[in-house]
Amino acid sequence: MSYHKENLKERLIEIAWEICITESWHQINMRYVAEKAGVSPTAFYRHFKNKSDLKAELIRRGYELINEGRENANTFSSYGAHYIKFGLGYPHIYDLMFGNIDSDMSRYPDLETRSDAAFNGVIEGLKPFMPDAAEKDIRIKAVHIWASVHGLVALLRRGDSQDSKSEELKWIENNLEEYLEMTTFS
Amino acid sequence: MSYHKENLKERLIEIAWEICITESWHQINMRYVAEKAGVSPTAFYRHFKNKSDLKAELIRRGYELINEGRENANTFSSYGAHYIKFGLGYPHIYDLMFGNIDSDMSRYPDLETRSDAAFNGVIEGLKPFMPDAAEKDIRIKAVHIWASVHGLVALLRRGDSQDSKSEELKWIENNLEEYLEMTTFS
DNA sequence: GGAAAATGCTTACGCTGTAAATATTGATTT
DNA sequence: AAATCAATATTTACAGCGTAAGCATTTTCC
Repeated sequence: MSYHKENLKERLIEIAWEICITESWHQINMRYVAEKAGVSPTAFYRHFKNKSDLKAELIRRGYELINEGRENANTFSSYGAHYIKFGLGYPHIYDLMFGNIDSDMSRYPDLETRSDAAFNGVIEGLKPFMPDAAEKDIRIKAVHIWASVHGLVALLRRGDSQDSKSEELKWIENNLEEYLEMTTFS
Repeated sequence: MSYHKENLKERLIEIAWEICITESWHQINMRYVAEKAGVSPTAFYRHFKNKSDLKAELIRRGYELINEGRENANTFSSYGAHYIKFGLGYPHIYDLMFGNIDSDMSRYPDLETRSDAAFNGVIEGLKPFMPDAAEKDIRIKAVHIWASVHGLVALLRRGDSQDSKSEELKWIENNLEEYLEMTTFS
């Protein structure tokens, strides 16, 4: 067992990410992460200024996943569906990205840039469908779609946490693209 | 200064509520609440089992406010607008109600009941507009409206935390009812 | 008026984030 | 190759927080 770990920073991010797949950020503690990495409780602080720094890294990863999804989507609805699936598949990462904006996150301006980029992806994706519309109307439509998608994630997750999910939520979850076309492209 | 405080429980809830108007739940600590109430740090525990119990009380209050808004709304859009204004006016309470569903909240089943009641309010409000529609379609529409409203709150709040808010977000915020009719009743 | 219940206070503990000092290793220079 | 310096890890320690336990005071009820 070596004293120096190779690429401990990446390892810590990876471990935190994995924990966040099943548990929420607030239940993560540095000692547990350190233990999983096989290092002392404070080795972490050689690579991160503080816990928020680690959170910022997870958020960056989240945006990368979403952006990949957009690049691979060949229809607008499939981008939306991918987005929703991300929210359902990585709910705790999603919370970090779009949930309560902790005030300490304002120290990472690049995160906001990434968020804006994702939103602009919606606008660009919309344009082919609204070739004659004014910029403002496109942007308002984009707001609506964005809002619907995020709200739907919240609803589907709420359903998950209950024992029974309503029929229409089940249907929506299994037919995301259809639902998106029904509602947002009406 | 009396040893016994009259109605300390209500006082603690009130103090926590007021703190949550400007600060998020996670920055609240019991010692500070106790100090504001002029009691010892642990007097709290004579009235609440734990911190989550206090959170549950705040959430109940939140639902009461929302329900009042629904009772006073005379159009469907005005209910939606009220809902959104609640989210913007009490963002941290809103987070407790609709944000990351902390697992410890599952111990308060009445909260879920209240949430369901609010959702049913949407369905009932919708029915007059869709007299001939099937129940399932009404419910899917309700999901969409609910999702849009919650997502919009998230977007408007995000705008607030940035220094500049886009033109269309400003317009939407100032014309909530119009926006709702444009988007969800199309 | 005395006992019991309710409510308050004091003390204390364990968990967590993280600062500070120290040790070890790897890289660079001589 | 030896010496030095930077990077990285460890140990120790502390402060903030939730809250349990035990004791003190007040209120309630017979």
